[in-house]
Amino acid sequence: MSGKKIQRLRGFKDILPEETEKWQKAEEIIQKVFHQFNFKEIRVPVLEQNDLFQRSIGDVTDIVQKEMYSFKDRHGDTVAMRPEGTASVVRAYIENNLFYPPSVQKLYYFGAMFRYERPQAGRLRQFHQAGAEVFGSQEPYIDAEVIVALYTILRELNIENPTVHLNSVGCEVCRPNYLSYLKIFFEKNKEGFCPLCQERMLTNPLRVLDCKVESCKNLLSTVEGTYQHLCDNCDTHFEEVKKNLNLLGLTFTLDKFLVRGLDYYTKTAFEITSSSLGSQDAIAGGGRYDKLVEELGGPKTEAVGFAIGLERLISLMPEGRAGKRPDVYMISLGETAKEKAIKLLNDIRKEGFSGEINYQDSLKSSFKKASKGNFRFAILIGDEEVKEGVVSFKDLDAGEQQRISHNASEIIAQMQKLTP
RNA sequence: GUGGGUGUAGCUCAAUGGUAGAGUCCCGGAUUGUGAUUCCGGUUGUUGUGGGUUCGAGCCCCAUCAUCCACCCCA
Repeated sequence: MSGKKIQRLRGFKDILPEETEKWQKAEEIIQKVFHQFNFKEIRVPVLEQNDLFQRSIGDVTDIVQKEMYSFKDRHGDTVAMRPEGTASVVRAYIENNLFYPPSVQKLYYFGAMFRYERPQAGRLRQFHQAGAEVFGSQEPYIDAEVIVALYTILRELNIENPTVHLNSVGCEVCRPNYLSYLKIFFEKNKEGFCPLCQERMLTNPLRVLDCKVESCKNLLSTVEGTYQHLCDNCDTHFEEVKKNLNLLGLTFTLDKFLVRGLDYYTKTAFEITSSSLGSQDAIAGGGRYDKLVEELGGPKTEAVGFAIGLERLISLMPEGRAGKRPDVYMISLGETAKEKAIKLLNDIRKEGFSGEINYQDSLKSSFKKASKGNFRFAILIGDEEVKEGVVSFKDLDAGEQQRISHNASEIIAQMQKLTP
């Protein structure tokens, strides 16, 4: 080895074979559940025009202001690596006229997202999300259905104690009302808040609501939440969502201060957390965004969606997919035996069986590798076998060994006989 | 972006400022062609990197990089 080692970028991770079993299981279950709810997969690019995210996520949010990987490409266009999935899916929905013919569109996606943040437990610069979006319905039932789909995924993956937090953040009618209510409250109680909160009252009043300082929390216990200041329209919608969730047997906790960090949310907002995660405790989050499609140049289209953080999800999974067991471990001793073994393995693989060959270790260590590798059968070819035109065929589970003819069909028949 | 902890063998970790070690893993062997356990033997390091202090630095100091934890924000 010479030369300087190149290491991966900060906040970026290699996902090694040991962990990919969990990833594969997560992906399998997620796809299965999405299909149960009649979602179709969409795949969108990782790179988009910078403007897309500014206009959708909001240009005063932290994500856009300080966390985006955005740069000028060789042509001089300002582009950005997506920090989340919804914006791209909405763009694709509009650009490909998926709103025609008019009907409900249910889409899901998987993908890597990028945010230039300081890495921490459960927080990376490249991370992965699985997300779902439903376009073209303002039915409260759809909000509930989407939450149930999300919850189903977590349940099927045996995630420990997930908690569903629910709120409604209102629309462009009720939000200003709520903000002026907050403003009055803050003015009355300004002195009791921490310096940071006093700052936030001016810059981002909603952020004051989830301050962790004790004195602030005490003061806030008497503040009313967003869902207590909804207009009639939003209020009935919220009531219906709750009713439907109860109907579907999903328990949730109302979180009057749940505010999501992206500007496009309206009405329903939800989040799923787990106490086993540490400081970054959200596994998934989402909500309704009835204005976004219009704002990005599409027809008036209401929508709901969510995204699951796959790294966080996977860290909570008790187990991965049971790896498929490899079938045959070929062991050969000597040159002629090696040639026979290579050809035999090739024939066996052609028939759809999996296998590995070892022609350089000692016999003992070869068998050791066969059992460590969880192989079902071992086939040994040495001088004796070559001479007699056979192979030694061993059932590694039973520990029984026999000599059988060295042609592939014989061996395959033997394997099929022993494999249920 | 701010604050704190940690970087020693592939992995998990030792080493009052005085010759860098153990376990594990891997490889070989224990009547020469068989998986476990046990036993014997063997390999492995620019102590993250670069400076500085010192007769002497894995250990002290500075810088840098990485990593972990928290703030912030969010998946």
